[in-house]
Amino acid sequence: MRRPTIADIARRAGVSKGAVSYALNGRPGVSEATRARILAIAQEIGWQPNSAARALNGARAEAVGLALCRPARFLGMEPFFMELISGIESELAAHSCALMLQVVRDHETEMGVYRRWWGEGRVDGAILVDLHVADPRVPEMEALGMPVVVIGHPSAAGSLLPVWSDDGAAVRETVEYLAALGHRRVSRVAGLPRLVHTAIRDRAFEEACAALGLAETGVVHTDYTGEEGARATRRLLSSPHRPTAIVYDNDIMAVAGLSVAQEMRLDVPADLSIVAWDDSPLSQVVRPPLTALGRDISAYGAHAARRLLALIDGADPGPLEDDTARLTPRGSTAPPPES
Amino acid sequence: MRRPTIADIARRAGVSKGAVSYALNGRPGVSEATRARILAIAQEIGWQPNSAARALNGARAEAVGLALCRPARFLGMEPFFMELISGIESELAAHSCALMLQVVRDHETEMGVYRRWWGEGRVDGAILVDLHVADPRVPEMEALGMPVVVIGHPSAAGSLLPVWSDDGAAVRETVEYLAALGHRRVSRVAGLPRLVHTAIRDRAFEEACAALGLAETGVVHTDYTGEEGARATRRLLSSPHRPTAIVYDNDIMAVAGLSVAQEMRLDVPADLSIVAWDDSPLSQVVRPPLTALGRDISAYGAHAARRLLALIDGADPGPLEDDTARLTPRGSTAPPPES
DNA sequence: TCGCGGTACTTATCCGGTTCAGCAGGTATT
DNA sequence: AATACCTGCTGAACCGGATAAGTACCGCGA
Repeated sequence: MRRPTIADIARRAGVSKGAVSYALNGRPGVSEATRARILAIAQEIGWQPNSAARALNGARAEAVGLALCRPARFLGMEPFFMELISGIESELAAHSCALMLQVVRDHETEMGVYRRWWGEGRVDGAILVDLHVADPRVPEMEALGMPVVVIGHPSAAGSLLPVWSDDGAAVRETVEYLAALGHRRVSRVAGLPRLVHTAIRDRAFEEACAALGLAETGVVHTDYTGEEGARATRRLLSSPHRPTAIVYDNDIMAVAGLSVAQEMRLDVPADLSIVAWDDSPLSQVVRPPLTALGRDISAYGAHAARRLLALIDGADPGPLEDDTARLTPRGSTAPPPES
Repeated sequence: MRRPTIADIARRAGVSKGAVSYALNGRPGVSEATRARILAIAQEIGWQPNSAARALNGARAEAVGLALCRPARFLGMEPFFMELISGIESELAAHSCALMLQVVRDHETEMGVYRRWWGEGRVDGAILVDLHVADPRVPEMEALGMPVVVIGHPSAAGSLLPVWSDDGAAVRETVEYLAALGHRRVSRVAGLPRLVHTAIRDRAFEEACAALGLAETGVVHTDYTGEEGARATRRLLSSPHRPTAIVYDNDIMAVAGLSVAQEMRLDVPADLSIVAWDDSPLSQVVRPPLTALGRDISAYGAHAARRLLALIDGADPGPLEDDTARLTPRGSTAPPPES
């Protein structure tokens, strides 16, 4: 049995397709009596608008795109992305807007997907994440003319609308906190070096250490996995002047680092202080619970989605600086051991 | 500047729209010379097919739907879902098929979303998860006539295509392993009682305990969160005949349970053995690393997606029983304390 | 030299909506 | 009484493709 169309409704109501269209869209042009009759018939035969036909007339796709250029397995491992996505979802859901999600291999494929989605009218806008230094996607997106919100620092977002949070300030707060505890040798286990926010954190870390006269005992870059976090930790803790504190770029690596420290018979926090970036339940559940830089990632995603929806609506929302991550001291940080 | 259409191409090439359509779709009806000319022009003016127009003629949406009825925050916390989604993605990506994702409040909204997506021709099929006992979604989906793969036991999938794994066997293996270690008092911290797979695990657990003559020291149902996992553990460990082993329905709760045990000055595994269901990196990263029931969830998702794509293609793939979860013994299980 | 068949198109229609011009018929205005 | 102006509707074009049916032309065999 075919899906009912407005032509079916028109036939049963004894009016024209046009009248049905006016009635169903709450537009003037039909009497209230006729409108009610048409709505009743539509209800009765279970009519559903066909978005394809609507889109053909320039209507919205009522969906926004997110193409993620990370190995698929990262998704399952990084709480950050799932929280971000769930935050985006929560905002979109309130506007009956769907999320088109695709995991892609590389940036080239990613742009191909965006080009196709936009070209085919399947999405009304997109969210760009994981900004690289001198990211080629930015000028390409600008050329496409699609509404785009960039999750990342304005300095790298070109003319696209940025939503970001001040990682530099968070790094400074952390380093100052560790310095106040008495630490003088602080290391950092960072994420992918090509990502803009890694560069920003690296730089802020370096500057904060210099300002406070701390010895920078090494920044190690990783791919965010627990394995590389463990390896980096092992390397840092094996060096002759090993750090008394390590700041990790995500909680997965911090937890892995904690395990390595314990494996090396170092007491956390007595011998080594650990700070995690991203405060998922994971950080609170290990022993000792981790001092972490937390913020509401879900809200972050929601804000980005709201900005995008405004942009799609033709508004001109300004860039948004979201909350800076806040340090929550827990059991993994303490003054360094006397030496 | 308007997006180019086949009419623009036709005008520039000096042929009709029909000829352009044939050329662009690689169908016979135009000479190779004309085809090449048309393709060149299409390339030059940056033509992209408009999916709406295609869909109007009954073409595929090239997307499948997944409406998740869980609080948004769960997504970020449960590694299972993200791995499942990334697995689904990996299979879909290979077929240039997108995933329409929406987090919904309740099953009613969920069905509304599916009805709309299907009615509006935005998806070609859907994946149903978190099957409930006597789930109303199954008959509704059957009535809709949309291609659907159910991730869950065939007994609850009606005429929809099930993809499942034998949780009962995994429970039996686990209980037998614990019994072989010498445990006689085994508990279970389970998930939501209304979920079909919880019921199946509950029953298998009960039967296995009975068969091996173990004392069942309680099954506690939770909502899968770390908090409830911790609370359930505290309750079980506070009872007079406390269990010497606990099997958890996910790793989040197992890790939370581990913390509670340590907080109560119980040594894991000397005083208490812990088994986690779902073997995410989390299980391996805590001290001691958790004995876990693991399987390739990503592959599970990929298999479901492949089944769905086959279904959409009009094939009639049979139900798929995926690998049973396998027990990986690690440091959290040992013989029970003497006494 | 006729007809047959194939090639290479064109034309027209359809998909399911939106939208605009037009047109009755009634009411208010002058 | 003629005019203007609503209201409530109709009919048709239109969006951008796919596709069935029709046609012009060519080569070829009989």
